[in-house]
Amino acid sequence: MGMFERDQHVFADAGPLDDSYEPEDIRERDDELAKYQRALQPIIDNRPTSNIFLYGKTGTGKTVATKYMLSHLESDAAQYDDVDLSIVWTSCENLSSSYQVAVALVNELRDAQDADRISTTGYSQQRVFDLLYDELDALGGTAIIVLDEIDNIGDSDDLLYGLPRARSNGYVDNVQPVIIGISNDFQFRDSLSPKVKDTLAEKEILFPPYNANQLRSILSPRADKAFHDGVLSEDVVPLCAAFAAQDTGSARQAIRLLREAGELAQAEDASTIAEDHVRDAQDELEKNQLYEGMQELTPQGHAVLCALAYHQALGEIPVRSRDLYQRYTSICDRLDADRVSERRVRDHLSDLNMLGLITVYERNEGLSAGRYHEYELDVPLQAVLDVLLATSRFEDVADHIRSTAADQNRLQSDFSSY
DNA sequence: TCTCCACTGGAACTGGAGGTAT
DNA sequence: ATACCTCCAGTTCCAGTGGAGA
Repeated sequence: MGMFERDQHVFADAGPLDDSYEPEDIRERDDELAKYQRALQPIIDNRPTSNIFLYGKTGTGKTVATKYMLSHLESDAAQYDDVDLSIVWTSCENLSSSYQVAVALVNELRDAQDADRISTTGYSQQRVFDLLYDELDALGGTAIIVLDEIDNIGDSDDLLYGLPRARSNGYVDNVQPVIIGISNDFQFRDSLSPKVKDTLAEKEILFPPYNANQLRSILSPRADKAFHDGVLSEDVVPLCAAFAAQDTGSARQAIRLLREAGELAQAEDASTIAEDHVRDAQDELEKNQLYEGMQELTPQGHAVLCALAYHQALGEIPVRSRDLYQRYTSICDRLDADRVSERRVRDHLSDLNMLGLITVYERNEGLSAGRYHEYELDVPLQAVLDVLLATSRFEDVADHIRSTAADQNRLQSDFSSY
């Protein structure tokens, strides 16, 4: 018996539960799709087309709706000789500026013999924009430029200013660029500079979070395909839907939950997927997200987290920033590492807060003690130590903290009790 | 109502690591 | 060799904050 036997007694085909799966029909988004279609119609009619922006939290169907609409648009456009359409798709997930997005677009358009790709630094911004305009102009016709997760570029919005005006400014002659921006952040629009806002002349489509009923209707057909008959007990899909609806209203979350529940059931050789698998899956996914967040911190981020873990181990919590800073500096000294300013440590603390790793309390004792913050861990100390122990530099300190905590009986490894 | 404590967080700047171009 | 590009973590400076006590 091998360690890795093939075991498919739960999953028939996990594909429909994959992030990249494209369903052949989109559920619960009829109004949005209708609006989307109206917005794209001018392309077929050879009329000027507005830029389109989709707003909605993650997992509300923006990307999948766009893939769906564009594949229809593409095949329909092919039937008209006078419609010349090209589509370029860029995910801005790891791109934090207009510059980087422009580089990515150029590389995307130069369909990537490695030799042609341009590097991500070194050129001036205008240079990269010029290269981009050249590539677009070479395409001709209508060029749809999809910028997924465009909110990542923050307020570096030069590209959104430049692209829509490229034609009227004479940078391109043959091409009509149409931007489809997809944003997870409703506020992104407000953060754009005023000059960008009125050049974009955009059509907006809002994707609200799904409720439990909608999520159920999205999950059901996927579940039917993904699992063998009779494997799924009937409350599982509603439960996944309910959890996800309560939390974020994200279809992605609901689908992941369902998939993870299936994997847990399969791993323990269960013949059916039951409610408990969903609950366990929920815990598991939350845990993974926190671990990932902690692992991706910079060394200084780890050091700050480490200092807070020490306070937690000693029971000195919540701790105000100046005391935490003391501990932080002594840890840095012990590690023979650079220490950063107090101001910078506060930035790290607010990063940790964003990741949901710590809790911040605002205190104000007025005239006697002024205004300050206090911090404590929002995840089990054991989880933090696990990550630090696996981070070579912090191994020893983390071990010391662990034994301190053990002495004081403050270690509690049970995640779900939090 | 006013004052004032002691931090908070915005903003402008820096220096070094990536890179291109001449 | 030199000049110049972007990005990033970091620094320095300081106006702003809001409740307790006068």
